[in-house]
Amino acid sequence: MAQSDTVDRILDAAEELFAERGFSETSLRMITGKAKVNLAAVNYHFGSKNALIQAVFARFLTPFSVTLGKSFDDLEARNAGRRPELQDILAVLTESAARMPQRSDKGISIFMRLLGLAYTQSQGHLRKFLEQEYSEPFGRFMRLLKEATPQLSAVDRYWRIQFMLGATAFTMSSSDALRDILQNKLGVETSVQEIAARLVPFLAAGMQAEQTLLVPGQRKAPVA
Amino acid sequence: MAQSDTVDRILDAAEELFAERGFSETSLRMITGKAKVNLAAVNYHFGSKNALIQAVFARFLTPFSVTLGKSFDDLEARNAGRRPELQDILAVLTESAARMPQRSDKGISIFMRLLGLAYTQSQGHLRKFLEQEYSEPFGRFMRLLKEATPQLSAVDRYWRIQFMLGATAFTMSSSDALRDILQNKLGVETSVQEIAARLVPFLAAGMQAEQTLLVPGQRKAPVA
DNA sequence: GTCTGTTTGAAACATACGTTTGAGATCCGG
DNA sequence: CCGGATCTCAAACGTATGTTTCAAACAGAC
Repeated sequence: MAQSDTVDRILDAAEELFAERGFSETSLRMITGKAKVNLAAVNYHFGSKNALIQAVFARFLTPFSVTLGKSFDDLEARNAGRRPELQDILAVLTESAARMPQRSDKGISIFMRLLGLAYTQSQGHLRKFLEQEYSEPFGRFMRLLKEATPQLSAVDRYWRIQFMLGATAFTMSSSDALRDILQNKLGVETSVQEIAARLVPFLAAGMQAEQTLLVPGQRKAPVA
Repeated sequence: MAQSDTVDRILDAAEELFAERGFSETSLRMITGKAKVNLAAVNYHFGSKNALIQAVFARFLTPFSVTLGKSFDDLEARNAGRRPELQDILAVLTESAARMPQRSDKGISIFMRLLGLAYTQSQGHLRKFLEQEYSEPFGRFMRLLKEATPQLSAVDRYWRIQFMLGATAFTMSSSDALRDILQNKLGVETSVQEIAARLVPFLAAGMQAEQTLLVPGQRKAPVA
């Protein structure tokens, strides 16, 4: 083995186990066992379990944000001043994901699951880390989204972005689907891209639904 | 105190703590501490922590599924043979939630968060429990959904239901949103209903988006 | 009041966790 | 071939967890 591949073996095992079981349900002993590495290696190389979690994200997210930045450049160059269509903005995300150099055939599905977990589990510390560390592409995406949906109120747009994120993260994170994907090892990329292809029209249509009408005082009477 | 209210105190505390912190991040000592109850009481009354979790769900979900059944009856009576509109089917869910007898002012928001967690955390055992225990209203909802979207292929419908579930569960399980909701103590119920009111048009529009066109061989070339 | 079944209480149990330790192995430039 | 830095290893540490134990308190029936 070239250099210390212990670090990568730990990251590979951690990534997979975190995706399968969640963060706090995955112990360092499971990780080091799967990675065939000594238990102390995690604390030696990463410092703590939390730092390991962040490293797992950084390994994927840092190159991805570079790729995403280029894709945004392309999009804006293509449209040359005109505001981009919503569908195109969403497609940029899936295309960037597809463009990413894949580390394994599991590909991006594992990572989507992790992103979803980061937003539901882990009482905020990981979420804060991600939003601080990758605020640049995140903010750029938000700005594009705002330009593409000028008819929406800020509140509606905020919530609908939440809905989009939820549909995406949850679908990708469905452990059953993940298991299916992992089982038929071939055609994994196309499966994920197929899901993405189905997801984009759904999200775009939801995003462009008519502005929500709130009836303030509406309250149902209790059942007799 | 009338009879053994220990059980209810445990359930109340557990419900709130689970919603705030997740299941495995909440210890029995936190629960019994908040409930001002002896530690052993949980194992005495419920048997195990997992059984406690299921009891928390059952306390809410059992009456809810009754209410939901009535709401479905109403819907079908109202439409008298004609197939119900998609928006109406989705609205039945939120209306049933609003109709529920509220146990406290926190109301249904806590429970929505729990449902979201049940589908993202807890490696399947809770999800299986819920789907088995409440398969009747679940199946009825699916059947109505199928009738309301005859234009969709089975595959598209399957995925879009996943998307809807994801958007809902994720949004409801977002802990920051919950904190915001809990912070402004007044108007909690309306807040959750407001989210639901914004969610329904989004979901309905996404569900009724044009059938997905799959271009089979499409594959992006890697970046140079 | 006394007895019987139910519920509570403080303490202990066994286990699993993240982390630390210190000695040994391994590597690589000199 | 040596010597200092880097890395691995088995073992232990301290703490937290879910669960169990068993005696004490309590309840209602007779």
